[in-house]
Amino acid sequence: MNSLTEKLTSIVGGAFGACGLPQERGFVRVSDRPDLAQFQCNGAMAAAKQAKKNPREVAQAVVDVLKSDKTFSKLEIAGPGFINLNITDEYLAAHMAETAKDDKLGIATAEKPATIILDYGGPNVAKAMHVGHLRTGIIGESVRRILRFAGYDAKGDVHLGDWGTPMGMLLADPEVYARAGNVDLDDSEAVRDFVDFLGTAYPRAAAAFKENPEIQALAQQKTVLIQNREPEHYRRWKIMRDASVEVIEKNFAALDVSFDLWKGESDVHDLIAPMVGDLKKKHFAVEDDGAIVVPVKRDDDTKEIPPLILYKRDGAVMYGTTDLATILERVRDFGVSRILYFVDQRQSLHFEQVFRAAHITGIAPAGVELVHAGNGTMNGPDGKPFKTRAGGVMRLEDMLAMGVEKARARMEEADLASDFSAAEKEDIARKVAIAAIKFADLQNQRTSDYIFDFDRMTAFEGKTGPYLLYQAVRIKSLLRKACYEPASSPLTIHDEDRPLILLLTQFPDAFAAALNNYAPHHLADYAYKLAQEFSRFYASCHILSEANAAVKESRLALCALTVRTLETALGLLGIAVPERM
RNA sequence: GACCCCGUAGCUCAACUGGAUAGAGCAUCUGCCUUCUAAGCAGAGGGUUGCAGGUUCGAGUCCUGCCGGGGUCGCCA
Repeated sequence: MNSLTEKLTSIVGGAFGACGLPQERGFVRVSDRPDLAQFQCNGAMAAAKQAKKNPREVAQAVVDVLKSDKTFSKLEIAGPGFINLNITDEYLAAHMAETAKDDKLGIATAEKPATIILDYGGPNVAKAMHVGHLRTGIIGESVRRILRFAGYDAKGDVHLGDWGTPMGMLLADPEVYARAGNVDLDDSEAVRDFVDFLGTAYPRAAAAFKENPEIQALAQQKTVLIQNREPEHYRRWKIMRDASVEVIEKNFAALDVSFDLWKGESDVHDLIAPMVGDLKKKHFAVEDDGAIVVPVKRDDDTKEIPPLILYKRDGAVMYGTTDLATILERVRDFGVSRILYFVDQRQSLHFEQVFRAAHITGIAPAGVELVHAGNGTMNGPDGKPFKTRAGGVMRLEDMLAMGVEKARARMEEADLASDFSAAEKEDIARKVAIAAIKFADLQNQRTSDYIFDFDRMTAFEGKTGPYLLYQAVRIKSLLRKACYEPASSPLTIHDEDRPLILLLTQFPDAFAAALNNYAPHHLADYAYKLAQEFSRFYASCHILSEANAAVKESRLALCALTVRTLETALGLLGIAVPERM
């Protein structure tokens, strides 16, 4: 089915066409002046400019055509040529009936259900997971759900950073080398200890790498040994990797961030030699200053684009190499038509290089779209990016644990949970904490940097995840008390109901904005507005005590549709709603 | 030095192909729990959208310059 604004756009576009004007000027959207009208069309002004006519006359001509259409209860021309529109309650009720029957609430399914791989999370197995890893995981998870809902075959790949210099840096440290030799991977306690140890060892190793040329050389040598699968180094690498992955899995699982593929850089290693050989044969890859590179610069570049390095002078591969080989693998094994990279914006030059190399060489055929859906940096209170080395960056699991604890305390304080089982309390506290953390992140634009503030990320009041859960839970509770059974009678619309109903019709528009821009914050914003509008409605209309049976029934149906929409929107953000809280 | 991003209320953030009176939350202040969950609702104050020009019927949004902040720029990821 089409969304309400799509339907109206089609009608108004037809009227533009009937007046000999371009149909696409009939674009209808929700009015930004709800005091004046429900919807607006601004196309008359643009069309008039094009046709060199008076905009108000153009608007009048369009309105004259629309007058015969029974959809509208009001048609007005305002200001320089805005067309203001209201629709009849009958039309609105019919649209809502159609929406309620649709199991996707009016959201269309993609015509070509192509395969899309999303690259998010991307933790480096050598480093501890901290709050800086939140954004990519949370955003990627949400976009994957959005794409799935739109009908695509969307797969999330964690794409572990496990084949680069950081692992060599760790093994250059004698203590790490020794301990990595004997970790019992079946002992989860030992695995945890070991990964904690690696978390503290990495900053040391990184500092030594930077300051001491000998250690740097050693680390690079060890990196080559790992990549060449020298038994002693490869065995230790494998242990570090497996131990780290176990902890990473737990971290993501705790946040309801999931992946269809748990691949890493190392998985494509065997593709690299043949790939580079082939590229050399075709003269895409050349030797340059001892390294093997793919030149990617173009004549029209306004900035310097360095070549993509496939093999360093010392024979080691870099992440550009594994990224290119990964594209090769995804095209070959999955037939992807699009790959989305949810990675820090600061790596945009790297992706520019990789994407160019992939297209120049044909590794990504012409139809394959490569997109760096970059996210902003999570900054500290000083406005500067978190640094792993600076220390003091909160660990992911600590933050979640503190959030859960806060939610538990809130429940006790409100004395709401006294009759809940311990298991349910725990489940609710976890859902509340996740909602708080995820919503705090997802309400921001994907691309903008933002300042990490623990108190704000775990706040439960105002524009927060728990507020959204709370509204949904209130509706669920209300429907339980009313013993509501879905019926098919149309809504009876009064003034108190209309703002909420009109907002419900906008769900597909918010979804489309999120889908087209890989931008969950549009859905986050919508969900918040919906919760807020419901809360207003809830405060002004007492439903259970409503005397008029038809009105009561209609409002219960409205509540049911609201909670369905809210829960769907939250689900698309990766946020689960409890039954009560 | 080159290139990219950002600058909106005291703070943190929104603002849909350029649209009408720039919106939320937090914080501050005032009301509202003997009716469906007060993690709530209603209301108040708070703005020269960094500065200066330009494009146009119309600019937070597009263009130019400047100021301020951040980032990136061949062998880390």
